[in-house]
Amino acid sequence: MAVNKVSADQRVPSVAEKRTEQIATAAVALFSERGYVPTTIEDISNEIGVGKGLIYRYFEDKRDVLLCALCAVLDKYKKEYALALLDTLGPVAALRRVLAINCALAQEHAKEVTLAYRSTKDLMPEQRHKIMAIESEIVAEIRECLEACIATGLMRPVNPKIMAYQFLMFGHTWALKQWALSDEFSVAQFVSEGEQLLIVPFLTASGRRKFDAAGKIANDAAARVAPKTSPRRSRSR
Amino acid sequence: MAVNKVSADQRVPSVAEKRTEQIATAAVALFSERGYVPTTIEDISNEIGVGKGLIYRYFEDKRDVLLCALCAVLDKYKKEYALALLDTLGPVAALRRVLAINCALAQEHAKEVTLAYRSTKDLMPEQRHKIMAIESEIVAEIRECLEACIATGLMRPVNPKIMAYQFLMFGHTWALKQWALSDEFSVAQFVSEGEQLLIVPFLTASGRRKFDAAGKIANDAAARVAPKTSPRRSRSR
Amino acid sequence: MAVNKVSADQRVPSVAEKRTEQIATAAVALFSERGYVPTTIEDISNEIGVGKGLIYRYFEDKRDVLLCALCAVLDKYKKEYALALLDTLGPVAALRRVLAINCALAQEHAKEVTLAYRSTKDLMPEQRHKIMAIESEIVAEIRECLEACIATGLMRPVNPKIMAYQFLMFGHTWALKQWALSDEFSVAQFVSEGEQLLIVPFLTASGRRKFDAAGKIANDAAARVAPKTSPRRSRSR
Amino acid sequence: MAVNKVSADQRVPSVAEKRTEQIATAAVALFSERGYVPTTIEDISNEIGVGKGLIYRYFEDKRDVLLCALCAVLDKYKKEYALALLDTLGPVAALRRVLAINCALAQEHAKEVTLAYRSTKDLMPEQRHKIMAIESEIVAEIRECLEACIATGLMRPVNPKIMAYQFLMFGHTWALKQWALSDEFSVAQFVSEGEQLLIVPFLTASGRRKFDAAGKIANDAAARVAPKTSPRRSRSR
DNA sequence: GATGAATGAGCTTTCATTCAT
DNA sequence: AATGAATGAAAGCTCATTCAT
Repeated sequence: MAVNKVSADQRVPSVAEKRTEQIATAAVALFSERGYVPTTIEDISNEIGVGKGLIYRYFEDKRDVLLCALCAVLDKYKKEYALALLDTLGPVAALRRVLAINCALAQEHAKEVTLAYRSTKDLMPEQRHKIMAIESEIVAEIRECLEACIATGLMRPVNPKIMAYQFLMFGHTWALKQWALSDEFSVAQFVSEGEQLLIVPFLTASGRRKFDAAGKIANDAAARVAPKTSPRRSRSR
Repeated sequence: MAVNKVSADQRVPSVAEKRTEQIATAAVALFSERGYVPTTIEDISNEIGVGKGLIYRYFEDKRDVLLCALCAVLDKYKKEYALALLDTLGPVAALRRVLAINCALAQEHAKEVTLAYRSTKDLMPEQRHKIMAIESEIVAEIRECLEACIATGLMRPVNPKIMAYQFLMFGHTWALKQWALSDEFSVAQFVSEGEQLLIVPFLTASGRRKFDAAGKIANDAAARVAPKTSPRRSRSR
Repeated sequence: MAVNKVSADQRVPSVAEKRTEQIATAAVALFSERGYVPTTIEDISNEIGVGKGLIYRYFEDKRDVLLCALCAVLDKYKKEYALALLDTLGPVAALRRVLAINCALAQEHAKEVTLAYRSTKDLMPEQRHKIMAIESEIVAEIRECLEACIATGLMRPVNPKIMAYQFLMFGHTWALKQWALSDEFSVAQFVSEGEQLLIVPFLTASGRRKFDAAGKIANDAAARVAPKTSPRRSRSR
Repeated sequence: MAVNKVSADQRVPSVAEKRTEQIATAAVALFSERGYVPTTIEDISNEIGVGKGLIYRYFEDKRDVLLCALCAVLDKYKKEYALALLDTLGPVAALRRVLAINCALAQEHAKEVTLAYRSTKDLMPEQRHKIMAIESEIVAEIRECLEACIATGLMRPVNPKIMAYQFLMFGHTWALKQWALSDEFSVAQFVSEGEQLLIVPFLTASGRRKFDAAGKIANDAAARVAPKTSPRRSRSR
């Protein structure tokens, strides 16, 4: 009997890989909750019930753990974006999805987004550049989507790089300013307002038509938004 | 003896007040440069040439120094905004000024803005709320400006709170993502693109006219922008 | 009233200097007893009844404490040698004194000598060179004494550098091999044998006469030798 | 079955013995290079490409490895000395050989000699006594040689124990003070000077004749000295 | 025999905070 | 009002040693 025949594809993660991931996961949770500096290596090791020395078998030092934690967050972002930009959707629908998913992620991972803004500076320059590179890739994907919209005449020309950052930051704003926004808006409302501020005003007539048609699809994506934080007072506009 | 007769208005700052401010200023500089945790109380006291024990005569503890440092930054923001919203300007011109000044401050005080995002969480909840309150006031001022635009029919109705945050975050984006933006855009270009994304698309026909007329005034504000960072490759749109 | 008029000469050591010396002294004792690595900073601070943090106000790090400890030992050596080589004695008598004092120091500071052999390698290269430089100075002084003996025809020509090291090492041998020697010899006997091995065979006839005449003086120096370790079995020659 | 028939004499070393020796050899190399404390058990196991757990099958603990490492060094010394004292040579020639071989070993194994001085104190008292016992045996052999010289009237009476230590320490001096000596002397020169300081002055007339006759033999031994360190400035006497 | 994941005591070092002067 | 010596909790990191596999 050939065990693990297809192990190349469906790899059984090695013990080491599982540990690394286990530690990174715990680190993301604790760093996000308490911040990088106040969280001790021992906190992390206790979280997963191992000795503190073990962390150092899998990571260089505490900074290295932070790097991995931040990469893990960004990678989750990247993975979701890739799904958002499926060719099957037209570029306008993709744009709506990007916005919706961006906000959904910001909702689900508000702590992690905040962590990135708090702690990237605690890394060494080289590590920081790594993080910045991943963010740049994400922005580049959004930008391509925007440029597709413009190229196909669905959107009026706008500066694609700055607009891409507007899309990214809109989600981050939800995470960073949740304390001021979530008592008035649900994520769904926030996404909806975002479309009115970041997409609709820039569409051409044909773009507009696509947008209306894409309504359903985008709403599906929006449905992903976990309604964990129910707005206390709903007072839209 | 007529000492301090007019102290209510034109107060001669007491020695204590001067010390407090002196410490806060040094703290802003050092925290902004190195971050809150890595900066020691001794660093701050050395910066102003006093013994480190003296800090504790004027501040409860290190956190208290951070609180004052963050307040100092936000107060500077608030003061500038107050100037921006002078009644002499119409609401559209005021809006342009808000954007321009916001970016100018983000340029001049990028480190301080970054500090706020890094370190607010290091405060005690009560202190944090104080900071959040000041930010809310700033947003409220922007919002009033937007609502004035909408009420006077110069701007199409948009969600004023979210839009106000968009204005605030646009400046913060310049500070936070300078590493990605400043090699392609100057602050002036960034402000100009901001107007195309945050103001122009939302103006009514009459608002549009005001905007064009206000060109000069707004540009004056934009002139404040210190062109410290010259763009390496200029490639607008 | 002029207090501290002569403070330039008879300096009252500052608090800082006293602390530094106090720490160094404790470090010499503990490092000598237990060795550098097994002695903790806390051991040292406890020895003098202060908190362990205080050590770091006066020394860079643990290595720096070791450097000072070793320097303190060597400086004591140098100081004693300077006395040994007084011009009032002739060169032969000086040589006898060098040998006697060398052995006396080795007896009194056997632990410290051993420490130097154990722990010099634990220093950084630059620090190590400092230690080596001091030792070289000591050897140079012995060498000059030897060369004076040879130049004045009191001693037959021998290689002065290697012979100087023989003199130095003779004392070190007493410290390093005490476990094998002290049960058979007292320091006085050891010194006496040393003269028979390192001085007498190399003297010329005139040197010989000086040596015999200098007997008393040298013996005075030898008297300094603290007879702490009484030989268990005396079996000279 | 004739397995291990001659195992008493020509033993086929068991796997365990080979492992033990393999580990000890690696330990000597690493301890000598970096010192006992800074070398980790893992360093040693990596050096020979085995898991670190394996060390503990063959040694009690790290100290035990050090003990074996030091014994290995001393045993090598003892073995060489045994060859030096072959009865075929006369006692004077043997003495010359002792000196030459001593220095040759100090040259080839300077690091190991230094290790012994650095790390013997890191052993437990019982282990330390073992090391001291081996050294005493070596000294005893030298001493016998000296006593033979004296008994046969080739050498004037000197304290044989102290003189024996002088012979031993002369080699150790080369290892310990190489940094000060090797730029001025080659080992051969050092040995030659040693003869002038430790042998020649103590020979009787008949001893002198033996010494001159033994020139060749001694020189053969001296030839063993690996001229690895060429003196930069040669300035004998 | 052999491995290496896991442990945790123990160390160096930092720094906010106190307080005698 | 001001100082800076002193404290000690607390954290990161190492590594000898164990033991399930």
